[in-house]
Amino acid sequence: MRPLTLDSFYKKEEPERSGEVEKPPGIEVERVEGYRESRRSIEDRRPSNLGSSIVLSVDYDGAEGCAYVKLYSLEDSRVYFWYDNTGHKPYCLTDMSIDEVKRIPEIASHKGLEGFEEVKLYDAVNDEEKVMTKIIAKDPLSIGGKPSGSIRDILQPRVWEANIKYHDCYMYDTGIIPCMPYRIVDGRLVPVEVDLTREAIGFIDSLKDVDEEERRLIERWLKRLEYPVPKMKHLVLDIEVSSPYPSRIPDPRRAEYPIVAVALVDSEGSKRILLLEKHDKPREDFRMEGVSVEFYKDEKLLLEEVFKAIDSYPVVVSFNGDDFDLRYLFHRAERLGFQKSDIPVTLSRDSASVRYGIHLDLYKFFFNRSIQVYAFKSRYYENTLEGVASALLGVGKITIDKPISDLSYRELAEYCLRDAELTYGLLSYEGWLTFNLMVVLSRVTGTILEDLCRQGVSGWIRNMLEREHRARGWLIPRREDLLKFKGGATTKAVIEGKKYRGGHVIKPEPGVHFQIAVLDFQSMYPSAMQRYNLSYETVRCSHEECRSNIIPGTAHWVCRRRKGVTSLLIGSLKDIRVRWYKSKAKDKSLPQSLRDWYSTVSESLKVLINASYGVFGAENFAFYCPPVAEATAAIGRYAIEETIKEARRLGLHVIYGDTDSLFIEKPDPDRVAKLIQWVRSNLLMDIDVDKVYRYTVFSMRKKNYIGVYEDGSVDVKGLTGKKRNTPEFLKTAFAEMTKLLGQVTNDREFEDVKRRIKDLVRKYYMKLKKKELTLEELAFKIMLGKPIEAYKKTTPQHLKAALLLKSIGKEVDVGDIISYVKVTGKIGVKPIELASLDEIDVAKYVDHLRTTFQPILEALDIDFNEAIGLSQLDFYGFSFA
DNA sequence: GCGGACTGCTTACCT
DNA sequence: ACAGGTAAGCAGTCCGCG
Repeated sequence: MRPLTLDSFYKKEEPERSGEVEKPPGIEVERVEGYRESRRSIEDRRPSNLGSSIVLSVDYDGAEGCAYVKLYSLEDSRVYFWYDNTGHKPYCLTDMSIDEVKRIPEIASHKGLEGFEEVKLYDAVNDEEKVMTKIIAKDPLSIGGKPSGSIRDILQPRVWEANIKYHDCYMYDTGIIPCMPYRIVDGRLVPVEVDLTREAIGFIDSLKDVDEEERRLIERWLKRLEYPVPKMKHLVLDIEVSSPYPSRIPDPRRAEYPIVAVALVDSEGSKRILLLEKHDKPREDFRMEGVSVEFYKDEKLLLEEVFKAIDSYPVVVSFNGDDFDLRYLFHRAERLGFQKSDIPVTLSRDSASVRYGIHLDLYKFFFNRSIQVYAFKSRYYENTLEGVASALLGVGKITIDKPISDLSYRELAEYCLRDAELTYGLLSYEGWLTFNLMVVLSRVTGTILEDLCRQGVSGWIRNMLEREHRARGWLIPRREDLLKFKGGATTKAVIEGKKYRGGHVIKPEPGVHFQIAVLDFQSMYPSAMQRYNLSYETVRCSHEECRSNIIPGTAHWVCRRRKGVTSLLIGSLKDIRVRWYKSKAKDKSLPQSLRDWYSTVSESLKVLINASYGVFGAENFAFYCPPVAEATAAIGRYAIEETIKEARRLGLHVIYGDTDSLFIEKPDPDRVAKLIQWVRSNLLMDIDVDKVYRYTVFSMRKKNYIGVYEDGSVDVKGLTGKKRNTPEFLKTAFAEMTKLLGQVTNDREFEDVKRRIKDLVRKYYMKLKKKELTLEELAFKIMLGKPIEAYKKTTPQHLKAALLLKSIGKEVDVGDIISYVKVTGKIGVKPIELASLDEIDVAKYVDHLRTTFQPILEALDIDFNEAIGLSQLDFYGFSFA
């Protein structure tokens, strides 16, 4: 490997000691009382010396023509700015020589051109050094972003690294890491050295099996993650707008209606509610416990007060402020005649930022799929404040049954305040879990918080990889080159339309099986990437000699000469997660707050590690490379298939498996130990007993089973009876059944429980027949997955119900859960608001009762018709009732 | 022009 | 905009039927 450097801008500073090193990580650093700073000019915020401060953000200042850093001082809790004085400028690269570029007239005469420089970079795709020309510009827009005439457009297609946002480019080159401590010393921005504890150093030394390169990475991660998250002052903001149309959200771009209430809730315990006093509605005298209720006669004054607040906090938080609150505030202020310079909000196409601090929009972060699934374990699924808050905090919005303009001042105040409190709750609950998650992800991937809460995992991982490329002096590959050199997939997917074959699912052995051990591969895909050296530059590398190093089940090979950068990054993150953070989180000798921090780090790393495979198969990922994703999945299949073969050789009875798990019946401990050892030495992966079931119930369906633990608790996987769209009465019935199953400890007890299950099914059948159920219990609740107009091919039932709702004037939106029941008649469905019990289509519901229980009844050898007490004659439509 | 077989769409789940 | 694999229900279409 040729370590080439791109260090023309990188001026390394001697790190300084912070003097606050032995503090335990994850705990607040300090707390400053009495916070209500007066407004300060920009000049007051540009000190030439500043003590330890946290990098909040990096941005480009058009007027100054350079990058600047927003810093949060740990000494006085204020925000300060540091403007670049290293002379760093925006640039892109081309493979043309300087002379060649100079001969392009549009470049030579370009107004934004600053100059040229020759650089040597390592091209990882071709494993060779490349001489490139750096085209330096006066400002980021000259590189790209103008509708026409940008340097990158002129150089097309011979241009590299031209789509990187300038603030990212600046951070990559200077090595600035967001959310880490820096200080200003005589005008220079200097990182504060983070010292590791003796224990952490000991941990690194104890890593005997990792090479020097990974050891350095692990040290890097530890330094970023052992440094505490300082307590910062947060302001949560929520606004209400009076609109004459009840269920329609006012258009923030037009901002036609007055802002009648603003709630400001902060991390220092202050709660304010600012109300607009209407001339036709006298103010009410009321108190709210612990809340400052303020009336304003003039909307302009109210906004000024809000702007003052926005200006005085380092972190401003909203729920959907990008698209609504801040956007509305901005346009409303404009409409009321504010000067632009007096509005502390800047809007871009899909975000809103604030002048001095940073603005975090929790809506986007909570709606991020990875965060939803891995960090919050799918505990919420609706993308609304109501949905997320009631699931995570157990408190929902205040329900109002009239338009905002009809509320009394008190009702309005309570309603608005609640929203802000819920948002604050989401940010701070469980020891500031949400904010800490963001900080960890920000530090590891080098993404500023403002971007982090708005981007998806592919953006975060892109940032991490691009930064690593710059640090190593590597050329960042272009998507189209990656695709051209690496090509597409070589396996055929099971699902039509997918790009390559994924995980392998083993057909289950139907029936009841006692004593089941579930063996799981530990992080199968990340391990595959780590152990098999998978990375975009190593899979299908350019060396002839590596072509024989075939990845089983594919036509791909992997490099023997170089260590893959992705393999290394993911591998090191996986190793510190498992060997440090996970075990620290479980360490009972540590104080709870510290364990919480370790577990937050562990969960954050999990998000990144788990997503690292998927992104390579995602078309929008900057390093999109299907062979990498395909090779990962192929190694996974190879691993599980070989493990099953070995298990069988050892005489173990495998009854089911899915992607990275194996279900083994009546396992002999010695043989299991042998299998685990075999996997370790032959596949270089870890597998262990993840859980043990007293028994499992399988039908012939994959991804559907019940597992009963030794203590009687029950896992239900995939079955209709636990899906969230299934009517409540079916879920209740199913839950009753699983409770019965939890009591069974052996074969004999099954006979009794089978009888009771039959009774149970019959009970619910009779309830249906007699219509002893409410509409609410009968409702299917299905999410509207796209806007109504987007359903072009079919009209599914939940859409029919939604259309009926719309026809009675109810607003229906993407993401709404539509509750409907099945009724007799042509359309067949009605939203519960419009239906009545006597039109329920009982036969349809009996069908659902049947299919809900079918998989289990099948396994227990119970006949549904017999269970509900139908004779054969009844079944064929005769009845003697 | 009717009805069953089939395909494709949609949602929610598993790993 | 991280991936692929599976189940279930329904909508809509195809195709055979003299």
